[in-house]
Amino acid sequence: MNCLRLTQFPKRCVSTRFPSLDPKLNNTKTPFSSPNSTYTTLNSHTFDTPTISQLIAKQHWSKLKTIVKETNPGSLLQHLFNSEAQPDLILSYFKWTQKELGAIYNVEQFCRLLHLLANAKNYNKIRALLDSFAKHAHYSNSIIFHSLSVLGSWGCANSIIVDMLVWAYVKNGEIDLALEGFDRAGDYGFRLSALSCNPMLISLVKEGRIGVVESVYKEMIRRRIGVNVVTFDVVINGLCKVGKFQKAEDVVEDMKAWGFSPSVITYNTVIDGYCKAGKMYKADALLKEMVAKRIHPNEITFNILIDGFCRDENVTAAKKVFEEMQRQGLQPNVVTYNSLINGLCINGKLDEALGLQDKMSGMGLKPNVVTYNALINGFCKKKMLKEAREMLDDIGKRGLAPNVITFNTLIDAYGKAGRMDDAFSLRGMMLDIGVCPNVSTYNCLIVGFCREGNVKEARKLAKEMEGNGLKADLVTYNILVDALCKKGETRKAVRLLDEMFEVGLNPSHLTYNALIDGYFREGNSTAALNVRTLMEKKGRRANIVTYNVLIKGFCNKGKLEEANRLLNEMLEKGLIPNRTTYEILRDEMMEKGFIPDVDGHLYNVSISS
DNA sequence: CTAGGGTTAG
Repeated sequence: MNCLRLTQFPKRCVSTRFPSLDPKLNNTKTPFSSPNSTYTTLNSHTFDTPTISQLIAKQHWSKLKTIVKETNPGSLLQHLFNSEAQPDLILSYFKWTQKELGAIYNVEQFCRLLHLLANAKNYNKIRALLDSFAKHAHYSNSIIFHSLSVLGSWGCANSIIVDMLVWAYVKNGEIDLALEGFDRAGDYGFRLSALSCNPMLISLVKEGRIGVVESVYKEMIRRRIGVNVVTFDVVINGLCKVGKFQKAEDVVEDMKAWGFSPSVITYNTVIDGYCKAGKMYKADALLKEMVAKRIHPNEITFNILIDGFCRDENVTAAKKVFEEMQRQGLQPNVVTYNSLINGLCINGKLDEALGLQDKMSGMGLKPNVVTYNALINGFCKKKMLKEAREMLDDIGKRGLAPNVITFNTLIDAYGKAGRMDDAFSLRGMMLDIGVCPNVSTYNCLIVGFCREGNVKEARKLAKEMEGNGLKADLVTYNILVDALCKKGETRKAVRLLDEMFEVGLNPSHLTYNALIDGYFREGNSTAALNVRTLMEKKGRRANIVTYNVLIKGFCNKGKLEEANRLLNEMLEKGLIPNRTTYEILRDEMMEKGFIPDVDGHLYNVSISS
């Protein structure tokens, strides 16, 4: 139950969180504050360094406490710096006073400690210190970089520190702070390494921020940061995930120019990209290419291909790949079976999928929650909700735990069946057993309400979701926009479009297409065309569905010349009309007494003649 | 350090 609320904390506010570059910060008299103590500064106090060092080394904290109480943590730290005590001991003291006395040090003291550790080559300690720093980030990058550069740099201490700082930000999910550090490192001339940049790239790819990946990559090359195979593979992966295959191939060329050969990982990455983009012929060509280059496909290569063929509705080909991998002496693993089982399920071959589940068990491979989720989805698609629901209980009996995807699949199925009560009781169940609903869970519920035309309830649910700290995503908006447009409330949908821009979401084809369709339904073709202009202005080029919606809109208005002009336009752009295009036009043409030809090029001829 | 499987719009 409370898991939802964990995400409710307000986003940290950068502008108020960081201390300013106040000159007072440099004053040793105000470097710390301790809520429970009333330390006074006694600069004249003299310390016996060897004794203090010993106390720290032997962890005699209580004795140390009495000494610190005579002065304050900051003065003593300063003293330790000046007396060139061992960096390790200063660090121990630093951490102890922070933890036990609530001491807060200024950025100069923090950086000086980092410097001492760097010069002692105590890199693990720096890493750990920065890791805990990144969790709270009390100082901005701006003042850290400034302090480090004021301290000067012996060797490459600053570069190493900054490298580890960026790494620490990434590790703690602070990608934007990491990026800012990356930029500043360039400004200050600190040299970063692949050890921090690669994890940063990996996180950016995971977040889908591929534009940023591209610019960071270019900058890494420009700054001559020691890139490695991982750098290239990660960038290639990011580009493939968003379908930028030409750019991905360019990076493959870059990698060769840097003396690295594409590996099985590189090939798998690109092959997967093509598979997910539905370009199996490309995937196939690359498979042949890698074999010709004596780069042996591994289990993952075959798993990728099996999944790809299944998505391409070519289960026969997928099965052939499954056989082929075994001929090559590679053992199918759980992922292999899951891919094939899922492929069979989404292609309606549930019985075969269940048979394969038995077979994998027979081979000593235990079905996992992914296997069950695929099968539950298979049952749901066949509207066998009872069986799907029973399989949820099965998961528990097998000693496995259903996860958020298990529940989302079932909730969606109930919603599509008009059984919103059952959908909500499943949400209750997941809360009871500690599975956190995510945005997709809400989307499934929201789409359920929309299906029965209850956009009001759907929007209430979206509000509730935001109250639980979950942000509406692109899918949420698309569901609502589409529902409003279909209800004839396109104006309201446009307001949601504005909201998307406000919250920084990039509307997809679906968003615009729904709006164009909505305006056409209301007979407002001018507004529909304005949406089209807007989408192109925002960098979304009309796709096949856009053209279908436009053509349908004009056909319904009886403006066949306009529809025909759009048809020619889509052909000129290399977009191939699909079945829907054909169906939209066929009705119109039949009405006008035209007999359609099966030839795809038919539509080049003038309809209105 | 990097590649593969399961849910939501259509």
